[in-house]
Amino acid sequence: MPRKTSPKVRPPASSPRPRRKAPAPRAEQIVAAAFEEFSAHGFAATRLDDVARRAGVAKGTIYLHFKNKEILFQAVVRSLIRPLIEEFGGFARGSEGSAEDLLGQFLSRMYAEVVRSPEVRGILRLLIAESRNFPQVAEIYRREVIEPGLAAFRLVLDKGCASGEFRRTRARDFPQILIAPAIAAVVWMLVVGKRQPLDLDAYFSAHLEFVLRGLKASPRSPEAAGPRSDES
Amino acid sequence: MPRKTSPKVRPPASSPRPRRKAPAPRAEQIVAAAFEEFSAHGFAATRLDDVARRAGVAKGTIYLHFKNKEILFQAVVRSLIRPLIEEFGGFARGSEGSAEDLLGQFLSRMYAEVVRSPEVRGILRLLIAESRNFPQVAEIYRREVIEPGLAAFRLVLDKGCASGEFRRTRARDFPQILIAPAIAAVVWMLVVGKRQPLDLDAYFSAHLEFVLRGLKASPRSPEAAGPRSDES
Amino acid sequence: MPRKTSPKVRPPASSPRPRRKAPAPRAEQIVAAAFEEFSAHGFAATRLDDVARRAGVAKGTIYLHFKNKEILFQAVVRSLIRPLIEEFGGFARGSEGSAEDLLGQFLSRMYAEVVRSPEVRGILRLLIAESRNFPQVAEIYRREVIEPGLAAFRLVLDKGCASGEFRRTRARDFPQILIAPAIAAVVWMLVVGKRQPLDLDAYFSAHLEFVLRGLKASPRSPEAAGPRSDES
Amino acid sequence: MPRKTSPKVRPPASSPRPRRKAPAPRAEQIVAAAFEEFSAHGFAATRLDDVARRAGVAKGTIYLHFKNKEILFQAVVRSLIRPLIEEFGGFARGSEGSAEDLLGQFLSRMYAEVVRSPEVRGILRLLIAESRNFPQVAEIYRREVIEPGLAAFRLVLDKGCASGEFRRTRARDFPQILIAPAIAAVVWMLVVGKRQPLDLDAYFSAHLEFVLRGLKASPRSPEAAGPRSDES
DNA sequence: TATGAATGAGTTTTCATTCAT
DNA sequence: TATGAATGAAAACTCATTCAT
Repeated sequence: MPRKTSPKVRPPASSPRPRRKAPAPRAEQIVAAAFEEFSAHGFAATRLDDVARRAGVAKGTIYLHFKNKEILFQAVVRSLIRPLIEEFGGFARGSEGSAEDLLGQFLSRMYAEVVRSPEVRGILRLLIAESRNFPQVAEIYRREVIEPGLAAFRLVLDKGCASGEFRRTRARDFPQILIAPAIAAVVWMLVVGKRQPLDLDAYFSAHLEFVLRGLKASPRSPEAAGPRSDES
Repeated sequence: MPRKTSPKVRPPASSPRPRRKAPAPRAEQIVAAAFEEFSAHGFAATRLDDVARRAGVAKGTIYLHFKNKEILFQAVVRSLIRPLIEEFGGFARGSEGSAEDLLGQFLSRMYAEVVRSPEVRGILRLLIAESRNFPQVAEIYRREVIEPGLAAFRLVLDKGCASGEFRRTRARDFPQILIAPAIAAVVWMLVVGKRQPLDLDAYFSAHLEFVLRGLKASPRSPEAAGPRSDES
Repeated sequence: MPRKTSPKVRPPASSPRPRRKAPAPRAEQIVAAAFEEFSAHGFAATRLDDVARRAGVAKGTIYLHFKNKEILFQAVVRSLIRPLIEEFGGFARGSEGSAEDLLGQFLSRMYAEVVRSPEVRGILRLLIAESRNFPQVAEIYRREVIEPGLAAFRLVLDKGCASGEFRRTRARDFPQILIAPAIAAVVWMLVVGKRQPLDLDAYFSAHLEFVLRGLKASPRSPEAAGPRSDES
Repeated sequence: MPRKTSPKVRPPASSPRPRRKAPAPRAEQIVAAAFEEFSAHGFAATRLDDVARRAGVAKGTIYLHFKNKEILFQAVVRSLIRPLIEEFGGFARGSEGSAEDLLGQFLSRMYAEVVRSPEVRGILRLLIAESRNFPQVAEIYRREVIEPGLAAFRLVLDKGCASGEFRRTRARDFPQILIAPAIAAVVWMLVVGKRQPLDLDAYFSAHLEFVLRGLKASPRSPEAAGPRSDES
């Protein structure tokens, strides 16, 4: 629960400073509104007029905080990538438990924080749609989210192999393959989700089952997980 | 252009024009050019000026063939969906061989015709980017490509289960899960492929290995593939 | 009467070509209208809306011919500099007559073509006002108009000195000094001409008288103009 | 306390502020900054934002001292005209010396205070550029600077004619003609001075020589023009 | 007085669409 | 059919001016 600490913890309120830090509250409103619009219509089809209206500010105010539409767009994507960075960039910590448990946790969080989050799906839509027009943004995403995430996932796989829980597979080199069903779910929801919703609980469970079945060493051949390759 | 000039198109021979019906050759040029532009920049950011230039026609000419930009867009997407429909909608035929072979063929064609095709990746980008703005188009795609494709894939799975090659898994209800790595590969290529290309041969092989490992019944426990479900 | 030829003179109309050459007639309209506006209000205060209205075209039409306001401005100044270039760049020809005659002709034409021309005064206002913002334009003007003009004027002075008509003065190095009254007249007209018009005939005559008096060698001492310089 | 020295000077003594009247020090900063900007970019292209930054005050502060941009502009021009008024409006005093000396002084001061002063050149640029948009300002300038200046200059000419130093010329009616080279020098510096600087010492000397040669009467006083008389 | 964030009317610029040829 | 200049509505962007603090 990486939520902000409970609101009651704030100082007694006797303090004469009504808003203490408030890191550019207007800019945040604008970014939030812009995200809605961008993710609904894409970069080019979004009107800053609408962004302003949604943010409850005048059109000119946007330009007070962001040089132009493109800079605003980048600010939006960056601000939304940040939680993902924290989520997956720092996954290494939960090293307790069996590899299977870890893998389940990883995927479970992936569904909770990515697949089930309309916001994150929106970012992904933007990234896919605009990566050609904004390669810098795609590059940030790759470096800050994808690579750390894949590395963390690879760690889990290696741990499982080392402990004998998992057998070695080529998928170790392409962890994407094990995560792919989550990506596919996002794509599905983005493209046809409105018409044909996905039962995410069942889908997740099928995903997990399949991944584990593909990974787990056969109980009867414990030696399979040893240095000997069980791949022909 | 992997269009197959249908052999039945015998020209009337009386007419000096070899092309019989030739649905507006100019229109096809325009659609081809429009696809390039749309898939590079998205719907809103595409200028008909550029489409016209690329097609080698005047701007006004576009309007002789397409009522407006939106109609042109739909024509583009439809024209590009057609090969996919033929590819996956009618996959049922190749029913020869073991289920494993069929599955391999299916995935193999998926990589050849979808993942490796810049054009098809372009359509997918468009679908993901514009599905909110053009739900009709997404719906056509769903009905004509996705559903038939999934149905065909399900057939293969069922055949494998029936023959005892595969065991029953929850993935039967979500064939997406088995295809997902191909989808994920497309997304990868769209977003970060320029910076970090994917070794598609190795990826495909890992994908196939993983799917088969997850599906195949253990040779030692033939009963696993029986009517009895080994999944709770 | 350099007016457009009387409307009745138009060809018999039997010719099937209504407008033959018409070198971008719209662009010329626009440049003409833009000149009016720019010279009345300066670059920044001119609205392209007004230019369009004055030219009788739609606002977008301007952008069909000129990339943006700045390019239009440069086109305006260049198009208006051209007649000046022809006028003063090629002054060398009128080499007939005494140096005094030539000088009189030069100045006379300067008044007729520059001082008395509201258009040219307008250009000068623009050049002075905007030379800091558009140094390229000022540079063209310097190279194509000022330098050739000064060179031509210097030729006249040298001819007069060689023939003994004029004596050598330091003004030979600064022909500007002899032309200056015309420049000052333009400035006068630009700044206070509305309130206090200048009697240009009398002014010109005083200018000419003064220049000749300053230049002409004393009739009694013809040797003064000889090879012996009385200027240090 | 027999007598109170000048009644207005006595400071309240209670206030520790030494500056007596100090007409809004902030306003002066603003006017100074505004002059820089106006003279660099003209009225319309000047941003009050830049003026404020240059003056080291907040944008709103400008409005505490000047109703709006136009009023500020007029304040700028007026404040800069004042020194000119004092300079040329009151030139009559220096009536000592020969007319030639006076004329030399006049021109010399003109070069020192006008031609060589970037600030004054800046005002002239503004006057020329904006006189159409701000006729009141041009009118003030005409009344307060030009007319008194010309009158003073005329006085010198008349004095020279009366004493027999100068002969009468038509230039008496257009003293502008004799001052014109200084005006032309300013224009030169404004338009092409960056690319092609003017040797002001030599230019001034040529100017003075030419004016004197045109003015001085010499038939009867051969000694007037140096050792040898080349004037008839 | 002083501040500077916010405003919104006013401009520039773009581009889908039309239409005379 | 084909052209491409012209259009004008719509969008991005600017900046003088205001106002709560």
